[in-house]
Amino acid sequence: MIGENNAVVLLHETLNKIIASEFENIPSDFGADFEHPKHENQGDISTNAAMRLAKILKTNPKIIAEKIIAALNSNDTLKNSGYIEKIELANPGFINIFLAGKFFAGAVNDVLNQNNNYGALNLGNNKKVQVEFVSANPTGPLHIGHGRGAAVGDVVARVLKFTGWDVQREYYINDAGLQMENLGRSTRARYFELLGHDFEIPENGYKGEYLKDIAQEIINKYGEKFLNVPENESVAFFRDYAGNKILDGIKKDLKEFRIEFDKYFVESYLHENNLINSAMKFLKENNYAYEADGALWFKSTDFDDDKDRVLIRANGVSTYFAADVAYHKNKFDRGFARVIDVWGADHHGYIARVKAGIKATGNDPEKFDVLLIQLVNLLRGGEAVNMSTRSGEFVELNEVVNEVGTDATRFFFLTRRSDSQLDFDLEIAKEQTSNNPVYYIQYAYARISGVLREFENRGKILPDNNFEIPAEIFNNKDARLLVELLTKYPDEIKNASENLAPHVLTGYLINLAGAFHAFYNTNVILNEPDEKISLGRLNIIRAVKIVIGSCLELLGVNAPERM
RNA sequence: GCGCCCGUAGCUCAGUGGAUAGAGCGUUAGCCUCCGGAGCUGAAGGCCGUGAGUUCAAAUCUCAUCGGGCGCGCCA
Repeated sequence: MIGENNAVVLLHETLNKIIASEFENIPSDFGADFEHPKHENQGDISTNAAMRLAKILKTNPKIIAEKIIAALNSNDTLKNSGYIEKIELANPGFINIFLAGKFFAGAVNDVLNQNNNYGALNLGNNKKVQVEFVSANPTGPLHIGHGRGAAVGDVVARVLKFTGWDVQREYYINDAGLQMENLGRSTRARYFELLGHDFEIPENGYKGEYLKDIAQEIINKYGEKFLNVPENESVAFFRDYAGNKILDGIKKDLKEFRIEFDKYFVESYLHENNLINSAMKFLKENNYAYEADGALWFKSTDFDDDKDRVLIRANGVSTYFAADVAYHKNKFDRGFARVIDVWGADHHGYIARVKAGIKATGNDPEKFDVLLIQLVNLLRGGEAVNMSTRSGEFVELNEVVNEVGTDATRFFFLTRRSDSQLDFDLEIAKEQTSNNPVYYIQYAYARISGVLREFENRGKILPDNNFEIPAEIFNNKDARLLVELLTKYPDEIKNASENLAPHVLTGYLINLAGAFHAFYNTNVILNEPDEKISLGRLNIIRAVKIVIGSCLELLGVNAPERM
């Protein structure tokens, strides 16, 4: 919620009112865009409304701008606020608004009063949204690729919650497929190996060392009793034992990575409750599926897909895709107004057919978003870390977390758009210098905390949230810039939420921390002789602390009082 | 061949039609009698892959083209 004495909102509303009353024949959905100009001589807020209106009204934009400016200048609400210093017209029709120190002082009061709610928005109207992420099959430990998806999914969920959505986090497990079957056979092979018998790991089996540990555990618990059981009879046991064990490990790794799910959804649920069959039946009845070559095909070409897709193979076994059609139908049946899937980027070819499936089963594909997560290139001091897929030995998420910590790992995973590749340098992530943005930001937070501690050590009492900050403080450009960034926080949240883009927040934090450090270097706080100036600056850094803390919380990164 | 993503400073990348395209790293010149120097300030560095088009306005939209990645299975 943006504070009522926020000049941005005041201006926005007033300007739109003026446009509505001064000009005719304007589309009802016309709303002026505001932005923070890059250059000091362009004011603090500017709008291109006159240029956009020029097109509609077929009039010179400068004439329109002059009319708007005159109306703004004579507006009583704006005059009484004392927030506006002056309004200028710039070519070819920009309206540049210069704000007074009083505005910035008021903005700081807003942050302090709203505290942890500052920046929270109601974009979702408490509608239900599901974020499904990670969803790695429990056939092996999570690798760093999963970790990036985990961080992105988790932060998207946090941001959606902060912007008024009712969020559910879900992890989907394909426990019914061939992969799990392979896991069972691979574990059984290791069991035989450890007991000194002939063994053969299946062609598409899992060769990782972790299965030896699990096989050893089985030997310790159950001895040699499975040596004489035929493979087809014992594979289910090995599959379930290994799968559960690995899933426990995944949950443990996720917990250490500060990620918890509301629900683990298993594919077998779809089979047991006949949901796949009923979805297939629905498609057939509506003429969206047909039989050919002994298989059942989905007519996805009717829904903008490249080609039709097999749902049930000639051998009678349903495909992964058939389960996904039923699964996504089930998601919407569960009442989600919106469904978000986080996938590895190599699955992008799959989007069109899942959307087709959603549409064919009677739901709106517009309510479905896929976030694609690109590769992570792991580096150490600039050199690529060998990640050969030869034996499935990706670097495990857990190894990275153990080496550089959860905070740095999460933060680095979130510094780039999720659909572009990411270079992750372990040495930089471990560094405790300004080279490392995590420490740079955490240091700003700890530094503010340190100043506040020192203030109290001197036996002083914190100023009230509504303490009137002397406007002259904002004659300093570092102070202006810092508070201007605070006023942008709700916009950044909105941007991150609407575009499902966590990297917006990491970028914002780096800027905010930088602006704070610059401010700190040029503005003496505790040792400032003028008491009111000192307290005013103190309240500014208290507000900065709130926003850094809030944003770090959204990223799931710790905000330390001391370092 | 068809489809999707990406080409922006030496490197890694921001930039959802606006003014003089930004940040970090790297290079380089400076700032500690002072609240946390784990910090700050400055400089150098760009035909935004290329060519057309739409627009008052294009890194951003359209088309073409060249480079890089990925996907196109009765696999998951």
